[in-house]
Amino acid sequence: MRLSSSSSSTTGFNQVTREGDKKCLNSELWHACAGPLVSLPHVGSRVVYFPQGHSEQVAASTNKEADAHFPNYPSLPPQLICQLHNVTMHADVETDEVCAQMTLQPLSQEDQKDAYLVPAELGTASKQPSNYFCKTLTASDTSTHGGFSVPRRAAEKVFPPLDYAQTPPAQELIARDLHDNEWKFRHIFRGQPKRHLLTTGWSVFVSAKRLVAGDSVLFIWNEKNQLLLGIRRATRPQTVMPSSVLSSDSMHIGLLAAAAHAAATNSRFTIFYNPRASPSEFVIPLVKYIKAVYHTRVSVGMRFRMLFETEESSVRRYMGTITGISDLDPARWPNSYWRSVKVGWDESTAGERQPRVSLWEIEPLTTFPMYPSAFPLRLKRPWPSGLPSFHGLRDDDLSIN
Amino acid sequence: MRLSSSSSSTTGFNQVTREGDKKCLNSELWHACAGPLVSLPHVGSRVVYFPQGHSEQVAASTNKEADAHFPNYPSLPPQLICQLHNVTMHADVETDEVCAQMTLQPLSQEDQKDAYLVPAELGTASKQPSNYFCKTLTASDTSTHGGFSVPRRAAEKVFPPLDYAQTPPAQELIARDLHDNEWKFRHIFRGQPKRHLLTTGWSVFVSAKRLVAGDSVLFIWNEKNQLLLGIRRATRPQTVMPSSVLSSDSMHIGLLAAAAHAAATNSRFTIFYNPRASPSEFVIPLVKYIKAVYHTRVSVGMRFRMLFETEESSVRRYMGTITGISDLDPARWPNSYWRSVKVGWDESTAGERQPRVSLWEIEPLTTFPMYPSAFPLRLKRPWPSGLPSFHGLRDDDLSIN
DNA sequence: GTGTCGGCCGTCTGCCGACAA
DNA sequence: TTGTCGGCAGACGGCCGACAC
Repeated sequence: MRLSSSSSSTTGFNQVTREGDKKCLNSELWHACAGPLVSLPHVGSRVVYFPQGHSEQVAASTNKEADAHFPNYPSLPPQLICQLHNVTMHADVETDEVCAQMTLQPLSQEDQKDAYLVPAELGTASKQPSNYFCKTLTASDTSTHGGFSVPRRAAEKVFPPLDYAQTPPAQELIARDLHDNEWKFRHIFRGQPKRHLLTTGWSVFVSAKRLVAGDSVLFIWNEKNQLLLGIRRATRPQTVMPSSVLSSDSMHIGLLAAAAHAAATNSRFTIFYNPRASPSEFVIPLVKYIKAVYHTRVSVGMRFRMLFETEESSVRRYMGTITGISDLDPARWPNSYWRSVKVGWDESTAGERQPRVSLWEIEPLTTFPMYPSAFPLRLKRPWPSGLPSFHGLRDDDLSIN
Repeated sequence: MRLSSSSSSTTGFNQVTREGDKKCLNSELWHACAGPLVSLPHVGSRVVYFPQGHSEQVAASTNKEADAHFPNYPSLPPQLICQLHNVTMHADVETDEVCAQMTLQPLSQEDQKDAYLVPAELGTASKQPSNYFCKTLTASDTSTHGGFSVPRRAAEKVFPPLDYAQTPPAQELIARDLHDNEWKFRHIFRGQPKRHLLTTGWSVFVSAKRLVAGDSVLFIWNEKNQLLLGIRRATRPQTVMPSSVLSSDSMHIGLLAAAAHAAATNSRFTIFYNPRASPSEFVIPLVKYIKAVYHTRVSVGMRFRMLFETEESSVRRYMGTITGISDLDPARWPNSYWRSVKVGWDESTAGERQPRVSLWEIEPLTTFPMYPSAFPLRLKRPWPSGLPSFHGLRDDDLSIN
């Protein structure tokens, strides 16, 4: 993935706004392309970084698992509490694939203790824009034979109104993509029965973005009365090719060494998060982590729900049962909360869903009130006792609000 | 750069031939695309690896210099003598850009001493194929309006002979690219004056490879009477975009950590060499290194020649004068031979050529016989004495043949 | 010897409503 | 409501020699 323009996050406090040489990606469009489940932590907030999850993303991007022969980084714990200094949204110049660049600074030992005492920094879920639609392209949409058939409700909700006095009603639409490129389309309402179509300009867009049937386009009509245009490619299997800049082994080592060095010196480091390549978010708000790990009771046999994205870019819940709680990789990452929950899924199509999830990804179903709680329910981990409960912090030190 | 097919080197001894799931890239075509100055060390031979040069390649690929805040790797010397276990040629699936993957194993201390005693492993220069031609594409060649105008001598030398009894003489050519894809062209000899043209099939090739005026194509007619077809894109400025898999800092750290770990444990590691992205080769035959460093007398003021590639894929010599000998980066890479020679170039177009080169890249002009020499001339480095002369080896231990 | 052009023909692009799912 | 098709007109692709540098 090669990056073009970039922007700072436009959400959150303590935001670092950078202007000048770099163009700003439209945050709304970025989130729409990333999908409804992707949320970025706020700039200035505290987050938990999982090198293990980062390693999984690199493995997915290089098609190669981390090797067992790697050097050890004893100074690198399985989760690292960090200050999030900067978030920059990017989009691949070739494919429009979105990713986020984050600058993290591991907290010092003293600050880690304080981390549990500060007012909760609530992460807001990525709010999808209201005036938008997303359509999966048909064979006719991508064929050179014709244009793009706009679903009626979508056109009426998202596009500016046509003058229905004209025959046929038509207008020119100008939409901008993630790179702020302008695309012009002729929008016309014709045919028998009547339908909305994009004709002139559509095929140029399809061939420029190399869209094929099965890919999706999304149009947003924002508050500034601008039309935004994004794409989301179908997940085609086996499209990932190894990069030739660095061997995958060196990449894995680099990710670990960079995090370990930053942790040892409390200095900043930079990571890329690829929402549509990574199996899970590996930088999550500290508050979300604490809530899930220390204030939620889970146990084997417990039922839970979890959100997934649908084909139509909306969300639905799948249900399952917790079948176990244990380290995903006891040898390399002991005492890690990353994907520590083994689960079984209710539906038979469960083959597509992970057999292991992290605590903060699921919604346990319980008859008790879950939170806020005056008596926080503590997770009993199945690990041998005597381990430092949380990087040397005693359980009693932990509190929220 | 994303890799597709690959092959083991077809030159050199101790060659590991891998067959089955991986297709073999044609070595002849790979070298033709890489250019006349690129040579790969033999599998099984001993080489010198320069992490500093590797770092330069990564910097060129990520558009970012190595950061000074990196952790130190005291176990990583500026040059590492390695056994070369494997060489695999690759080509980018999107752009056809060539690169080579090498598996290196640092020698143990004992083996390092032996390294200077073994019979010389002479590296052979990359021999360009004899029956080939390379043409830079004109506006007419890449226009949709017509086909490809084949230079007359090239067509007569490289293409199979036409039957000139026909009117006009024509034939179908089938050429294979680096990925072993087949391309068919109609080759015809017509017009007034008569000329060789590729018509039907040419435009498909141009658009598939996304060739533009200024790019080059090369045709090879090999010993097996096969027609091979490669491309070499014009060096367009600012085409390098940062990857989003890993931050450039992490990549730099990864390269250093991987090499340091391999050096400390005498285990294998893997690197990618991108001939057309990297400023210089950073894995060179040990013999070439020893010859240049220990058996060549250079001094400030000395005249030298150095090979460069021309537009037409051939080589020419440029002349210059040595203006200094010193460490390129005394802080991070003290006592490194990497680009230790400061030079001035004779011609005014010297702005394009590096101000620093390595000893083994240049041909010092001297009135003495240079080598072989019964009395090896030793380089007097301007560094403070007392440093280990060569990883703890005494000068007298060194010998060639 | 070869890069670019005008001429010319054929194919494909692309806009239209019909029709059916 | 919308995916695909046949019909049709015009644009562009693509093969040719002319011509000039």
